[in-house]
Amino acid sequence: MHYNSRDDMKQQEIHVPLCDSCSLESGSIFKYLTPDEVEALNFEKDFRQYKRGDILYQEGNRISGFFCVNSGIIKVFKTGFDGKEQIIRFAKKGDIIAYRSVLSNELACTSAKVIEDCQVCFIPSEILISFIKTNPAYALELLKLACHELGEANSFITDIAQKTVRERLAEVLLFLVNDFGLDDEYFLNISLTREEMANIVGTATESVIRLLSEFKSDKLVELNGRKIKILNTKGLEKISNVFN
Amino acid sequence: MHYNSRDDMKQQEIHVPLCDSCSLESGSIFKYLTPDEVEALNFEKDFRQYKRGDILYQEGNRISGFFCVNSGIIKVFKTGFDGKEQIIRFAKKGDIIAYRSVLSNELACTSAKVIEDCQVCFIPSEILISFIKTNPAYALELLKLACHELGEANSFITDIAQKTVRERLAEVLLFLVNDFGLDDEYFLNISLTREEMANIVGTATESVIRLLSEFKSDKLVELNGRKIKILNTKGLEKISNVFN
DNA sequence: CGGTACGTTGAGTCATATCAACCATAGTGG
DNA sequence: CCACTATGGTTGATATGACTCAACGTACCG
Repeated sequence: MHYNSRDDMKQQEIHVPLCDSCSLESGSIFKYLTPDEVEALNFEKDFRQYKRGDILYQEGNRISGFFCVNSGIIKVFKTGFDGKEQIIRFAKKGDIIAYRSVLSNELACTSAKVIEDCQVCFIPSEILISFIKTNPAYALELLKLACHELGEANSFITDIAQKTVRERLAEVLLFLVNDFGLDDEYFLNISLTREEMANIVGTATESVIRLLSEFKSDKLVELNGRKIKILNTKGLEKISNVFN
Repeated sequence: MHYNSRDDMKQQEIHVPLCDSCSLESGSIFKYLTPDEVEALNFEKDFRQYKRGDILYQEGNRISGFFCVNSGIIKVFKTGFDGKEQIIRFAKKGDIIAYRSVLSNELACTSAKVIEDCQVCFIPSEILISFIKTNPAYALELLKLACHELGEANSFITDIAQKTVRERLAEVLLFLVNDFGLDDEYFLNISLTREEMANIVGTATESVIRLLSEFKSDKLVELNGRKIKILNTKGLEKISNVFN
C-alpha cells in the first residue's frame, strides 16, 4: 500500500477540530460542559465530512447518536405524503441535529441532507445521556435549547396556517438574512434551489419563482441565479407582517 | 362575615388533590420525582379553579411558574397577525403547560384559555429548576417530553404546509378521537366551537362547517350541534392520508 | 324582549396549484 | 466532438380550493 496518492495527501491535510476550542468559538451547547467532559467528548466523537447532497440520517430510522456541525450547511426536512420535502430548519456551525430523536427515544422524524459541503462530528447517544445525568447545568441548557426550538416551531405553525405565500416568502428571506447573513455585496450567504425555497415556505416551486420576480420588480431583491441580493429589508418586513 | 352562603359551602367541599396520588393516576411528568420532592411540590403548589373562557396566561408576558392540569381541558394557542387564534395543543389531566417559557427563559409565546372547567395547580418556576438540578432522571424525562412535542410540531408543520383543508380536518378529528376519546355513543369527548376547530386546522370557520357537512353526507360523522359523532374512522383515515 | 354568540348557507373573488412547454447548463458516454 | 440526459429555472394558461362578505337562522341569557 502506498499513501501518497493525491487523495491521501489531501486527507492528511485535514485538521480534526478539538471540541474545547470548537465549542467555544462556535458557541455550541457543549460550552457548558466541564473540561473533563469536553475531553471525554473529544475522545468519543467521530469526525466526518460530507458533500452537497449527502444524507446524514433519514426519517424512520433509529439513531445511535447525533451530529454537531463544524462547518457547512445542512437542511433538516420531513417528507410529506406525496414525497414533497418540508424543510424544518437549517443547521450550521455550532448547531446540533438529531438530538430530538436521541432524547425522546423515538425514531427519527426528519431527514438531514447537506446543502453546503460540511464537516460534522458524530457523537454517540450514550455520552449525551451521561452528561445529562452528571451535569445538571448542561441538562438545563439542553432543555433551554429544545424549548426554544419548540417556540420557533409554534411561530412557524401559526405563520403557515395564517399567512399568505407572499408574506411567508418575505419572512423566509428575512429569516435567511438573519441566520446566514449577507456578504459585502448584500448577497445571501446561503444558496438554495427554488424548489428548496418552496419547501421552506410550503408552496409550489413556480409560486416562489413568480413571487421572487415580483419582489425583483418592486426593487426588494435582485436575482442572479441562485444568488439573491437583498435590497430592501424594511420593505420585506412590511410585506411579511413580522412583529413577533 | 358569614361563611355559609351557597358559594362558600361549595368552596368547602373542594378537595385539593395531593401531588403523589395525582401524579400517579394521571401519569404526569411528576411521577419521576422522589417522595421527598413530591412532598416539596405538594407544599409549594397553588391549587386553582377556572371556568370556561378563563385565561391562564397570555403571550408576551413573563411567567413565574407553570401549570399542571388536574381536570378539565385547556387550549394553548398563539395569536396571529390579524388576531386570529392558532391552536397549538390541548392540555388535559396530567399535562403541564407553560413549561416551555419557564425553561427557555423567554416570554410566553402562547396563551392558554379554558375550554372545559378545570382544576389546575400552579407551580413556581424555581421548584422546577431545582428538581432539574437535583434529579437527573427527572431532567431527562422533561427533555423527553419537550423533544416529543417538538416532533409533533414538526409533523404539524408538514401537514399544514402540504395537505388540503379537507385532509387536515379529517386528521384533526382523528387526533381528537385519539386524545379525548369517544363516549359510549361514539360522541367525541370534547366540545369545540366551529371557530375553534377552524383554529386548529388553520382555516376559516365557514370552511369547517361546509366540510363537516360534507363528511356528514358521506356518513363519516353525525352532527348534533357541537357534539360530533364519529361513524367511520377508517374513512377519515383514508381522507386524511395518515401513515406517519 | 333585545342582545350576543354561534351556526349555516350562498355567491363571488382571488390566490395559488397544476399542467405544459421551453430554455439553459452541465455532465455523460460513445 | 456531438448527441443525450438530467436538473433546474422560467413563463403562460387554466382550474379550483379556499377565503371573504353578507344575510339569515337559532339558541341562550339577563
